[in-house]
Amino acid sequence: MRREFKKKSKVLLIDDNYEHLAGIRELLNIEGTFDVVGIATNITVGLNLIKKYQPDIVLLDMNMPEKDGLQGILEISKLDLDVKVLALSGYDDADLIFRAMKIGAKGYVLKTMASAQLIYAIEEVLNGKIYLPLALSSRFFEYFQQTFREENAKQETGEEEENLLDYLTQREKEVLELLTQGITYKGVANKLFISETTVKTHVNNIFQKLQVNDRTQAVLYAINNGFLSNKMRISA
Amino acid sequence: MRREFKKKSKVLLIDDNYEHLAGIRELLNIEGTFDVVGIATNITVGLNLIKKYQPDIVLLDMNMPEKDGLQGILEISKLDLDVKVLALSGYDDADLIFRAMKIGAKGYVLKTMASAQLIYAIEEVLNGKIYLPLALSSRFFEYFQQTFREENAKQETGEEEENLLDYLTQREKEVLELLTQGITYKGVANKLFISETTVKTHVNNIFQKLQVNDRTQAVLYAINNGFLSNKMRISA
DNA sequence: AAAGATATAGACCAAAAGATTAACACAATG
DNA sequence: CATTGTGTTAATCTTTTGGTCTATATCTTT
Repeated sequence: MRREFKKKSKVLLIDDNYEHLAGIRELLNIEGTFDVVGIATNITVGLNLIKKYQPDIVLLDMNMPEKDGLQGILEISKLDLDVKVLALSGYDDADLIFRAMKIGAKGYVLKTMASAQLIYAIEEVLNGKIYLPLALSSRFFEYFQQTFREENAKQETGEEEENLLDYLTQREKEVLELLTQGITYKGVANKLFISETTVKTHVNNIFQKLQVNDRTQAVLYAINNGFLSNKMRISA
Repeated sequence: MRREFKKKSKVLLIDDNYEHLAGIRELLNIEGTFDVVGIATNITVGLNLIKKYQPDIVLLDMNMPEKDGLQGILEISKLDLDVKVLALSGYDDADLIFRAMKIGAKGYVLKTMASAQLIYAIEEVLNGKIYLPLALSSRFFEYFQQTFREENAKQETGEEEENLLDYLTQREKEVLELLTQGITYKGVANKLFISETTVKTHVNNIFQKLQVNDRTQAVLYAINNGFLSNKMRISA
């Protein structure tokens, strides 16, 4: 079988530090399997280059003046091209790492890391993987767990701590459900095929059980206690 | 300087598969730096052993009948001892990894991984670090980003899409802020030292600007558009 | 100086919300 | 079987809310 020419991956660099920029370009050129199709010292220029050259991967410095790296990631992904972003940073700022990964960075490496690790990271990302060096993923997870600690604490004690919503009857929950959509009593009455006054009675009972005095407070209680829209919730 | 005796770390194993349990115990005994203080084939027994022996670390199988591993982690952390949990699993189920890490597991390793890696993971965790093998952290991050993708999509277009809240004047925001607490017009009037009719005027303007017809809807709009309680929100 | 936006507030009316009381059904309990 | 309790239904009455219109004072911008 004839050996195929491996197509070089197109890489684009964005870093406000030109020294560093040139250094990486040199490194990647020497490595030989990459084709640095463009370099930019700010995001605006970088975005244009991305549109022009459609690189496979962008190495994006996180710590830049004016537009910061996070904004850059968002804008790159808004281009809706198949460009992977590998974040570069001088510091292992957990919050920055967390947010970068959250908005879709495919990896995050420190500038202080060995060239070999950078190369490896780029390759992993190009292969569709997500790469965070152990040191950074460790930082990430600390931050991640800390972010959820409070929520977890609630969850842990959540079994003992009474959720007033549990005291509502089925019918009352139905009514509350509709209230949380900003529907009037009349509207609720129509939806449930009962009279408006009946709805009021239910609502009054709801108020008492939730220990609130009006619908706004009831709706707030419902939302804050897992009645709806629990995206990131853990049920155990 | 005299060499001190290194105190062996106390390890406790919980796994419903006795074969595997014995295997790990053997491995750790051979290694020599660990002291396996107890083994259990279910969580209930395991919890008692933890209370009794106060191990430094617990290797906890995630895939167990009756109580699953996640529940186990929660219950262990509820003991409020300084016990680190290293999750063990036969599969690299992204959801399981995500949830385990979220509720505080200090690490997650696959049973299929080499012994050396298990030893290393245990040591890292004992040293206060959080350890996820590259393969698993990769899975984790895929899941993590997927979880946020929807939210990100909103965020990305969030700049163009107008947030009606921006049209509110400062005073109107103050009023809305109070409305979201379920305070009556009279109450708002008192808090802001203005007349009740003025509050009504503001509220009316708010309704028009937010394109809603009543306070409940206004409050819901406010909450859904970043007016308050944005725990896990990313601002960019 | 004029125009525009903002904060203030009164009057009036209609609609909705909230409090109180009560009837009916049904299940559990003594 | 009577009783007690709970849940659903509903009417009446009072308070709050919301709509509309008008109006004044202040402040900024043109």
